[in-house]
Amino acid sequence: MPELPEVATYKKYFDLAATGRRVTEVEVVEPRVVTVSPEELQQQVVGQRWEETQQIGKHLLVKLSEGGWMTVHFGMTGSLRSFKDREDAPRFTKVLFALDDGFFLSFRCPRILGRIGLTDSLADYQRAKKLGPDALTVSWEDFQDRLDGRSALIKPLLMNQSTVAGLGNWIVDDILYQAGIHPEKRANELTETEVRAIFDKMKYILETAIELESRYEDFPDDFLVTYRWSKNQHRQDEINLEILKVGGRSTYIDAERQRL
DNA sequence: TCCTATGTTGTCAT
DNA sequence: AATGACAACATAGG
Repeated sequence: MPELPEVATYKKYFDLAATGRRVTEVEVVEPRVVTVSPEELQQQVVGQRWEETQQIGKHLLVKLSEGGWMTVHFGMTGSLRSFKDREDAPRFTKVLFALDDGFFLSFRCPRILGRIGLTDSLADYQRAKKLGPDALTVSWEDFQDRLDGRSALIKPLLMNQSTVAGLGNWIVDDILYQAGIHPEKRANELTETEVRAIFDKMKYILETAIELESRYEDFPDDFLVTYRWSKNQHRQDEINLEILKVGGRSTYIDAERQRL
């Protein structure tokens, strides 16, 4: 369930369950989730140690001991699972890694929209994927520059991974809800105060979600997403919830607080 | 059966 | 170049 905070949670999980181990076997169950041939993935990964992980937005990269990186993108429904016995491989396992500590790591991906691939360097990958700076670490000045002079609608602009990397549909909705800004407002019509509010809420939401390891049911009540998915769905009538389509995606707003 | 879904990428028109 | 509409990818679950 992969926007930036979920990927941060998977990164932590990967570091606990897999970083430092040597890969003894790679089984590609579903070739459509690998961007290289199954043979090339096996050739490049088997026998190597997973040395460290890095994250850029929604992308997880794993350093290989003999050079290069394995890249993981989770699509809409990808996830990782570590387990001890091969026969316990979870449903929807698309790539199965066997490790030298006897455990297995599954890349699960029911909808086959996730991808595992290879790259020589972080910079190469970032360039190839047209990723902007990571949303968690981008500076205020850089963020401001990237919105400057843009006439696009603010929601699709924030969703675009080349603006900043890591924001997805629910997070952008929550940023704009908490900042009190309509998703169809054009970026160049925002005041500096509004842009600053977007920046501050972006950091707050990402940090909070990471801290809570993306357990939506534990999110604070001032998060819109708790009305959308979680424990407070029954409280939907407490705000003026409206559902629109913006940039082709379902968009939740509080019509009182977010006006054009 | 129909609809929606936490994402990305390509085409096409403006 | 920038923008935005739309389809495609593929499948599960309500």
